[in-house]
Amino acid sequence: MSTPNDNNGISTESRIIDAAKSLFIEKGYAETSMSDIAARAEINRPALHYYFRTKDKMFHAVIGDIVSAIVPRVYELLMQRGLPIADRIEGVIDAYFTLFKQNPRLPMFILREMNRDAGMLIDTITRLHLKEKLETVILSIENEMESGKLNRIPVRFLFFNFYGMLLTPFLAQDLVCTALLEDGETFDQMLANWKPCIMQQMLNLLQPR
Amino acid sequence: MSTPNDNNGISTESRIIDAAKSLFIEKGYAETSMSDIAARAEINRPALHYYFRTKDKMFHAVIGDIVSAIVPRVYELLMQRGLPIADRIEGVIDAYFTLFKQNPRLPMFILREMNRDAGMLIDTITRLHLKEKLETVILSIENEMESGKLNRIPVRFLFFNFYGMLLTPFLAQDLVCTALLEDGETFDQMLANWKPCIMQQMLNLLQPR
DNA sequence: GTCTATAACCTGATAGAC
DNA sequence: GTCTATCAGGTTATAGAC
Repeated sequence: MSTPNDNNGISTESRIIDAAKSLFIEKGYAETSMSDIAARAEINRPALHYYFRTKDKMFHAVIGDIVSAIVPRVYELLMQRGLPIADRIEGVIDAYFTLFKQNPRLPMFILREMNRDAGMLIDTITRLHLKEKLETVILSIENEMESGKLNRIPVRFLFFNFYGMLLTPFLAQDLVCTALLEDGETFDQMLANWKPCIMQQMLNLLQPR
Repeated sequence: MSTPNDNNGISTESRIIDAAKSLFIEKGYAETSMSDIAARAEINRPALHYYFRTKDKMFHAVIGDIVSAIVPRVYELLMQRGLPIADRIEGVIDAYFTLFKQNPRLPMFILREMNRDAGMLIDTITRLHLKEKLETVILSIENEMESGKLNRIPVRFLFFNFYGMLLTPFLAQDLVCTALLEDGETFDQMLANWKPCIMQQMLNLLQPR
């Protein structure tokens, strides 16, 4: 028993999603055409419309794929309550760095499409039933603040700090590589030096004095 | 003596640039059509092509307008060498906040178009002869680090920290307003609370211990 | 399930009248 | 300088044969 329409053991549908994902991430929704996707999936344009009737449905399939790969992973890493906060943060940074090194334009993609369609991210999270996981994380952090294990600071400011520092090098990657690296330094080497700086700043905010 | 082709005392050309600027910032290069610009400037599409022969030239006029309004201003604020570093940073934050409150989508616009056209920002800075100003700022900061007035830290990490914290609330403004504000809190009130957090983190990095 | 053919539309851009 | 008319090309999407 095999998946419908096999081609080298990979179903046509997942081949299309992979093609669409890489193109949307690379060029964005507006500058990716259904023809581009069909070409990369090695399929004809009308056949593409058979699988995903509109460009919009195609996009939502892709964004669902991405979000469901990130949110549960971050949830697990942050909720390992035995570990000290520094280790949990380091785990999350490592996970994001691994993901973004493989997909350098993923941060820009998510931001761009969030700005094109305001409800996009929240709608997707709701659709995939991941809202509860996020709320659990927030409550858990706030509990540790109440109990004095963490310093009190509004959670949204934690987010701004963390995601600001995490995403900025990737969002400005082209600029970084052409103008902000030291002689002979690679982007990955820079990231390795940047990581302890993120951790230091987060601990400044979180560790009780 | 009046500007050519007056219409309510505003030259057609500057009316076109204003229309194009607001549309590009709002929707981005790809999703803005020359028809959109012509409509907002209250002019016909062919007449628009008369003033700016291609969409690309239109875009470069707009981006030049924006960059030349930001870079010299930041330069002046940062180079007031009599002032302590905290006051200079506060001045820059205030200037950016004022600008971004008037144009909430400007940060997203610059990032998006930097990712569409890697050399865009550097080319514009070079074209407007603003490169020297930026290099002067960097050298000045590095000098204060050498002399021990500031803590030693790679300038690119200062950039990541500062622009990460400065831009993140605006880049995610829709998400912030729908999910991250406290009850009854406005975006501007949140920003006012966020500012001291930016300053604290910058001083953590810069002030010698 | 996948194709050919085509519809209906929008895009950036130009030529040429006024 | 600003218009009308028009072009060539690309877009999403559908109808219908196989």
